[in-house]
Amino acid sequence: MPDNTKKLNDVQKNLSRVAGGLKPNRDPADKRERIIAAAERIFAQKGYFETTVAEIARDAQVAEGTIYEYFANKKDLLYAVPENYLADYANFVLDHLQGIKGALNKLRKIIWCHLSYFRNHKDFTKIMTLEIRIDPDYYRSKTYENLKLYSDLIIQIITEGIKDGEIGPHVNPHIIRDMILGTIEHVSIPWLVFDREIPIDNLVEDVSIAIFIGLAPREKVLKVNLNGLLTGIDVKE
Amino acid sequence: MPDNTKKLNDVQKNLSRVAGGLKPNRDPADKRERIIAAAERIFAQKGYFETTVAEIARDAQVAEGTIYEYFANKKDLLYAVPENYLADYANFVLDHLQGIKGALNKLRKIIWCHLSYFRNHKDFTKIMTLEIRIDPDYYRSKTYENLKLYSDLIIQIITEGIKDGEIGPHVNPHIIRDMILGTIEHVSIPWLVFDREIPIDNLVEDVSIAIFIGLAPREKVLKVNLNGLLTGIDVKE
Amino acid sequence: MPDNTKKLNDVQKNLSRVAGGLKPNRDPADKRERIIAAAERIFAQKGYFETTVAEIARDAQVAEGTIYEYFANKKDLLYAVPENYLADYANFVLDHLQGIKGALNKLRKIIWCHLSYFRNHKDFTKIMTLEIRIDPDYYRSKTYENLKLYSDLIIQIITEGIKDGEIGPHVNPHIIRDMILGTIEHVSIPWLVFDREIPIDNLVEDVSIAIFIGLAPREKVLKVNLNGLLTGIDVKE
Amino acid sequence: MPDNTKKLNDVQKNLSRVAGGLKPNRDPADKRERIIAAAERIFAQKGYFETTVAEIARDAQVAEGTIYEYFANKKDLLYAVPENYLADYANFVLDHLQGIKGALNKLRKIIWCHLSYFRNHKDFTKIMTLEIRIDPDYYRSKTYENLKLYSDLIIQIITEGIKDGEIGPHVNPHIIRDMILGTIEHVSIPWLVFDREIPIDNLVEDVSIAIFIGLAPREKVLKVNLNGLLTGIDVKE
DNA sequence: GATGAATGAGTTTTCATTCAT
DNA sequence: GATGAATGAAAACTCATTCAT
Repeated sequence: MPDNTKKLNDVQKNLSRVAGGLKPNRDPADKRERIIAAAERIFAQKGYFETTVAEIARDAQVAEGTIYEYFANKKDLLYAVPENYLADYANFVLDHLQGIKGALNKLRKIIWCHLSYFRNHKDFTKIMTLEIRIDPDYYRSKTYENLKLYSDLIIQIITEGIKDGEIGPHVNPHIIRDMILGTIEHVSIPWLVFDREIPIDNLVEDVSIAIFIGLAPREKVLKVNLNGLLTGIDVKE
Repeated sequence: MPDNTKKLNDVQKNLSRVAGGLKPNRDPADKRERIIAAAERIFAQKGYFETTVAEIARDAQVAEGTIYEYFANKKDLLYAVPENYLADYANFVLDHLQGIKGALNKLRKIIWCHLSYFRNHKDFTKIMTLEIRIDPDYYRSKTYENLKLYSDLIIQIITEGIKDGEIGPHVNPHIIRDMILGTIEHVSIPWLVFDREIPIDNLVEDVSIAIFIGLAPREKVLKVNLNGLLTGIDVKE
Repeated sequence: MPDNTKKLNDVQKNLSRVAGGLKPNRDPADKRERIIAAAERIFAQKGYFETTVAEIARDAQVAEGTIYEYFANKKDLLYAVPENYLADYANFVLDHLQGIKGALNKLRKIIWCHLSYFRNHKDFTKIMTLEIRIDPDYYRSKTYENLKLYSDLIIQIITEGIKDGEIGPHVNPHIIRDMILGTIEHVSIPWLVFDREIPIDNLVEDVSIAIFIGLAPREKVLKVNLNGLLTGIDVKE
Repeated sequence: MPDNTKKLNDVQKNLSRVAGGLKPNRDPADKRERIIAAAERIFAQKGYFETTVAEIARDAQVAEGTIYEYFANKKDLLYAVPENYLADYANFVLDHLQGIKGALNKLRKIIWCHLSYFRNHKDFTKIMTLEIRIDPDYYRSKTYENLKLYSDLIIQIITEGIKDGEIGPHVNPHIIRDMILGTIEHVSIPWLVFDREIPIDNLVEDVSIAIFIGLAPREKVLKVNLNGLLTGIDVKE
């Protein structure tokens, strides 16, 4: 087993562990879940600071005090929201990555997963992007560590691609990861803020092309098939 | 004068107008400026919601009421912080762009300007990235309009590059802009949060390469000089 | 059943409904009542605007926040003060009116009730006269509607008196009502402001005479033409 | 000269002194007058406590500090508003009373003066009725003393009427005065609050009749015993 | 006299959290 | 575990008044 594959497998194992912690379907009879679901809705809608615990309690149909049975304080409740999702997302990505060969193909799939999951879980995404990410505490939280596993997976795939010759050897994997995640995020913000619908499929294409071939004049050098998949590179004669 | 140059000039004219509004000397005797300076420091340090107006007043050495002589409310004060900077930054970029030819060279310079300005104005950057950008009101503010001019400048340069054949014709300029800004932002976040020092020069290189040539195996296709500038494209024999 | 009696009964029915809403025992253990009682005392003493919510809280021996559990804001608390009293007063008047025959006798009783209740509830009276009545919002409040029922009762009695021939036919019932209420109020103001004790019994007499026979020399006969203009005075034989 | 006439003259002399202090036409160039005029407008419109000194300054087109050159504080400014008016009103009444004979005719004229002046000076009336009268300080103020002179004039006229046999001998002049002023005030309040227009002429009639002959059936004869108790009613043949 | 920027004490109101039941 | 009434410590904002110019 080649070295890089082993490493990738390690990352995947960790991600799997996260995925394993997933409570797949929220039981609405479970108070804890009801509270988290309400928190997600309202935090996403009004922002952390402008949401009151009373509102969440009302929405969850529990007493205010009950919230403090399950969560030490308001911020803990905020951090509880992504927990389930991160496990679920890890699962989702690992599932979709199955059977895909090639670093670029995997990255393309990850871009699709990312945008697709965002689109289908706007409240979660809003909370991650607009509330949690701006909190310094986040970067010491377990949530961040779990997200780090995902980020490491991307880096592993890039490293694997470099080893396989599919990706240029002098590329800095961390920068590429930042490029992938940063681009997705930057593209996403307007529709997070304005609740716009976006055409995922076109976006995956555009983002993938941009990331894979950068600004290089494509028609001169790169062969791209109809699906936008890089199939080869030619001198445009 | 070619069409695209004219358009670029239009954008530059708008940016210049913003730059013209700059109050260059932040005179510490000027109360308004003292208040803004204090706000910048504390908002950056503790976040908007966890900063009290009293704290800012103390730091600015004015009475609490004085703040309300100059700003209608706390949020107005928040938005006053970037105002000066945006004008200053516009100036900075336009100055550095002088005499540079070629879309890629201009973009590289913009990446440098961006990272460099961020590094030298961390508090401003933190406030923009972590506080203002997540506020829906921002997207209707004058601050946003000013930043839009900058964003438009990037798009103009990309469009110009496409016209000149320096950039592939099928690239979506908006995505590229998102890629540039998103990558820079994503790269920046750790040192915004952890106050880490970073080697700008290496970063400009890495980011530029990532953006310009994407993941394509360079040694096979692209000729890049030592500065990372794309000088030609060959079939790697 | 004669028509006017029926109308009077209607008014009485409405007044009774108000009276039915009365919370008769102002249990001092009940926080809401304690707050209202404190508000009554302090609003009466210092006026609405010069009373602070903190003062009321202190006096009621509750936390400031507790007040906002029961009342939406300071003004709501002000309006809560007369609510109980109006119901109580309605009860009081209806009770005392029982068995009395004749419009003038009823009006005399009402004058007595009014002055007597005022004397026994000075704080309430001060708040009604000096605080609430000057607020335009009052005239759209439920408090006003309840008071209107009382005012209507007076008009009904006057109308009834006219029908029965006990009261002159060309009298304007609304003016008479204003005369009754206005006189009482004007007489009351000095002892509201200066906390003077007054001899209710003499006052009821004096006010009743003034209202019933005006300035006419008693035992004389007034000649009044159809327009109500005084045309002459005869010595009654 | 009869005794009562002498007393009346004394009262008139005092009132005249007040009237003499009148500054008859406000010079808009005079800052003091401009400030008072602005205060009158805004106090009437929004109430004392909800008016800010800054607003008055703006309306008067003077600096905030200038107000404190002329008035010790906000409340002093409030009390300055009626000062001019009371002198003017005293003048107005004394003028209109000239040549009128008979207590009832004089009272009727005073009722007319009162209502008429109120109608033509709504802002002043609002301030007197809704702001000043509820303030305990008022009853120790010079404003109150001046108004007292007016009130005394009414009592003098009533006393004179009793002496002349035009008014019943057992009437309490203070009560009658309260009846006159109270009725007018009670009638006025709705149009003060709602800015309604009212038909003064009809009102003077109605109020005069109500006050002069009370509830007695006109063209009937009231039998009243020495205590003023109504003992019977005769149809005047 | 006139100004208006500066003040800071004071007010209402909010809300996370607690705790007796 | 569950409740929700009670808390009281803030916090934003206001405004009468002052005073240096």
